[in-house]
Amino acid sequence: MGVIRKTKSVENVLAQFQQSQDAQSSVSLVESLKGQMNKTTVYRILERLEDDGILHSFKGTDGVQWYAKCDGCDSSNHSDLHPHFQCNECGKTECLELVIPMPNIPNHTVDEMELLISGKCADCN
Amino acid sequence: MGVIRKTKSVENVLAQFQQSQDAQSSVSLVESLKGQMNKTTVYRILERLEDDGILHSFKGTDGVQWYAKCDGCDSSNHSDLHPHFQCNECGKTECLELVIPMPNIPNHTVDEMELLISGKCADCN
DNA sequence: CCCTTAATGCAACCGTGTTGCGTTAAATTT
DNA sequence: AAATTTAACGCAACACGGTTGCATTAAGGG
Repeated sequence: MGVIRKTKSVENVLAQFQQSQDAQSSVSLVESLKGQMNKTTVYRILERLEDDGILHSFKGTDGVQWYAKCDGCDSSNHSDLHPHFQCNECGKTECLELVIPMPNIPNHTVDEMELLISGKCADCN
Repeated sequence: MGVIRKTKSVENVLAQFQQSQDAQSSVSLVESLKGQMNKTTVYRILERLEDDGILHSFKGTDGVQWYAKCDGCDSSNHSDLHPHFQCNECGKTECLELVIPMPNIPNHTVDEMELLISGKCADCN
């Protein structure tokens, strides 16, 4: 439960997530918000929003960070266990409402799990 | 089936994978091979070995590229469908001999799938 | 309205990875 | 075995996502 001030910049970042449920890369967000704020600010706001459970993030196929709205998460309770899908054609990246079973690995402790699926999305098929 | 020349550098890179089955990051390989070859050469050899199906690669939790020996793969037939495990304590990164079922996503075509699990390895438990 | 301090802008930096190009050395030909 | 071809290499400079330090601005509580 970070102390997040409702600045104009934060509102502008959040506005980017209002339009669609799709994930957005930090690169595209920096680009979209160019003129409205500094790139450092974008990165810092994304970090805060993630800490607060408003967004969650993952790495795309290219290693770039992607962000998406959390659905029913807060700072103390994250349920990001769903996989993500990235389209190789158009780049559309989405959260999949799929429950993937946590595999049991002998002698190992599993903290996190990230499943990234790539291929062609519905629009590109 | 790339045309790979058996240079001393290639042998030196491959020697790094002889010792253990664990995956190795490009960063650690560049470090280990410092003095033996240029970092550009390391990256280029890794790329070629992957193209030839001798190694396969994936991104670690930090976004760095990791490489591991392929088990029964060649350039025309890759079976990298196994998940990878990265230890948050010691960094040990390994291939898991687990078959993960390809999920069926309506209207989507799945090309690749990468499951990265992080936690504590057997040694750190 | 004042004060504290979170938030911001800017510039410089960091780390992984890539590119261009001249040189070296495998492998192929003669 | 010498000549030839061209993959492979070394080096330097670059690309790019992301971070850091620090001075300045502004949110919001009293």
